[in-house]
Amino acid sequence: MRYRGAVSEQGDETKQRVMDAAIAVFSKGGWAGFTIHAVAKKSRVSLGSLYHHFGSIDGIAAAAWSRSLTRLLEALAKACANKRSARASVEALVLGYLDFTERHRAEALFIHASSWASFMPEHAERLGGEKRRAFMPLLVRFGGYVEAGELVSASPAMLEMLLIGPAAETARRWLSDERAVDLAEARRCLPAATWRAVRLDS
Amino acid sequence: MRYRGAVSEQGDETKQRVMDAAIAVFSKGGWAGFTIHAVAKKSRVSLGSLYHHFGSIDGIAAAAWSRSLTRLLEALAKACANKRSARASVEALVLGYLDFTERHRAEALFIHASSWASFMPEHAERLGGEKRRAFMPLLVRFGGYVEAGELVSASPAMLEMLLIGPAAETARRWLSDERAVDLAEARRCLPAATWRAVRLDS
DNA sequence: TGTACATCAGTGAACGCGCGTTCACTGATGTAC
DNA sequence: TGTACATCAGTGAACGCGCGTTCACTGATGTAC
Repeated sequence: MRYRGAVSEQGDETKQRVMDAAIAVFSKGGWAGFTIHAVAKKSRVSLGSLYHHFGSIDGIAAAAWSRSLTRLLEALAKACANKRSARASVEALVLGYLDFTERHRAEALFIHASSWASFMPEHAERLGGEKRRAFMPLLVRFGGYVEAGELVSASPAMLEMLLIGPAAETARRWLSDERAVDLAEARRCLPAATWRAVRLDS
Repeated sequence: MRYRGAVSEQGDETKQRVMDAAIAVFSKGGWAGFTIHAVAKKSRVSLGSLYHHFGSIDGIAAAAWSRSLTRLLEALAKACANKRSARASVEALVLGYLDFTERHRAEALFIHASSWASFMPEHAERLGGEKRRAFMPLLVRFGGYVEAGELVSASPAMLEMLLIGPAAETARRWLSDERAVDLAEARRCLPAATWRAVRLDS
């Protein structure tokens, strides 16, 4: 009954290996080096097999982007889980973002670098939905704090800008040049600063 | 004595027109549509002339990026000029960032989308220097507020993350989807929130 | 003044490489009956 | 049990288009003397 199931284990393992290779290829050579031939070579999967699983080079990039973003959002949700106060949640979120960036450099890089990549428009609707789904737990948590009067009253989107803005900007800077910003200083400085920006009842 | 001068007026006008065309081409079709043939067609400048002035397609992109970033930084410096207090400067900076994004959408888009473009590595040293020069006035101003004990003590880079992080993230979101974030709400919300994050003496 | 020369802006047909993609194929595994 | 068939994963040589780039050229403007 292999082919009645959603995805065969063999095929899935291949897909994972291809996404890993895609992220590694980009990490090494940027968009200029990101070709389907390079991904095929790195992953040791044939060109035909790549097209069998992903349909196109953009399909590979979209899949790698989607998996990376899901992992980031899951890491953030996990970092906030079990936090009792709004402040602890906010600070854990910021630290979680910085930690993911440093611990999974290549994936974080791929997330940020894909913002205006050519694959985004054609996969926008599907990718947008996946992002929204993975983002739900965080939305619920911080939305709850807003309703409880612990965070400034703002739309979910605006709250997100305040919460991840400084951390995301720091990550971007660090990803493009590790010497440009000190992550250790960011860990000391950003959680408290972000909290000051979003808390209610000063 | 035309050719003894730094740049002829005729040549400079052509270069400006090419940069305008490059930004317009990207704004319309993203990186997928950004080819030297498209820029030649849009600017009505021949391929040979493009190579005469810019050397390569990456040279065109780098020049357009540099000009756009300089304009942004000049707009921010102008927005802060004449502000008397640290708070007024911070809020003007944030509003200035949002205003530039909305008023010069295509240029703002080009700035953000170029972060990991293929032309960045090879032009990094020169572009980095130009960015630093245009950034100086802001560095001096806000560095002065830090020394005066009006803003939190942090490195210039970290202060920059706090000052432009939320506004930059908002801009990015709006540039990729205008419905995703409300710029009017951002104008109401972000200046005060950014001020809360960076002020000293709560 | 005229002649020769230098420099720069600009032209566009042509080239050739690299890229994404195709396609006819094999092999493995499972179903139908 | 055997035979025929279906589905999926995987292969890699080959193709052809589009892209960045080249190059021999013209024209305009200014200098040298």
